[in-house]
Amino acid sequence: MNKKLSDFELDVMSIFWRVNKASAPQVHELITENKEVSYSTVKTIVDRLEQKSAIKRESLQGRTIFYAPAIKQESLSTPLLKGFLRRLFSNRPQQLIAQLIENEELNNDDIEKLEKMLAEKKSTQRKSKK
Amino acid sequence: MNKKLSDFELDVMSIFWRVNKASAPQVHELITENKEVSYSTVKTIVDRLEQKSAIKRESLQGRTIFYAPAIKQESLSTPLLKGFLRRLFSNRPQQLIAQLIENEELNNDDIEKLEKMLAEKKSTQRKSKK
DNA sequence: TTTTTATATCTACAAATGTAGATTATAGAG
DNA sequence: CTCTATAATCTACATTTGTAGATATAAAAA
Repeated sequence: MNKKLSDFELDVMSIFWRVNKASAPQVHELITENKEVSYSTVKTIVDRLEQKSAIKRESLQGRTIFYAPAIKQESLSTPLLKGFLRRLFSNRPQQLIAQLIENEELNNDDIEKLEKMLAEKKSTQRKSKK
Repeated sequence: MNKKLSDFELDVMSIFWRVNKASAPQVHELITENKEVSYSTVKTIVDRLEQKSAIKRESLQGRTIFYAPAIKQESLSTPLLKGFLRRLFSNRPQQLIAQLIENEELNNDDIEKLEKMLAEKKSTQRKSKK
């Protein structure tokens, strides 16, 4: 992958990550559930994502092109999370996590998984004298 | 505050949030610890932040202008976190938190605070049958 | 086979962004 | 009081981004 992706491009990527394979008309359909944009606009973004090698042509049906992600979500989210944490949370992961716990939905399974991870981290750190 | 802030603008805001009050030369000094940009460039960003009412003139020393944040970090981070979560974590806070726990540093105090918050959330949800 | 319609392709453009040189002005040094 | 260095102001520009109309074209419908 070459370059940074814009917000709109990431919106479209998030659709590809969700449905895995989609044509531009389908992406348009999904996008317009949230905001009204013309087909042309969406297709331009899809083209740019292909240019940037974030998606690739996967198959054809008639002359309709189906695309699929060419990069994994984590390969973008991991570096971007660093920047986000720095710019908006002064590099304090604790603050960011706290805000998520307060404002976002977590079911009990999620919570228990996270509790396990925290406990694990604590003991690891004790061992390594962190 | 009027408009969205760009990445570079957020970089500069993060400095203001950290030091609270700074002149353009000082911001330049701090920014160049990480990347080389000319004073002009930094001053342009500072001007744009003032235009966008994200910072305001706070005092003068000679003809040096000191600026201070005009918006709180949370007032930006809260809405931006929503978008970030949606675009890069498919709206799954659990994933985002997990990644932070795995990759970022948390001291034991942080961890214990978070554990408390999680426990609290779990019991609240039990009560409200979530 | 002709018509219609759905897609793709092409072109365009204003606004935002990252970047910085040139110019002006003034506070502080001497 | 004059000079100088530093900071502000002004101007500029290539690139990216969001946005979409116009046009071509092929598949599907009639």
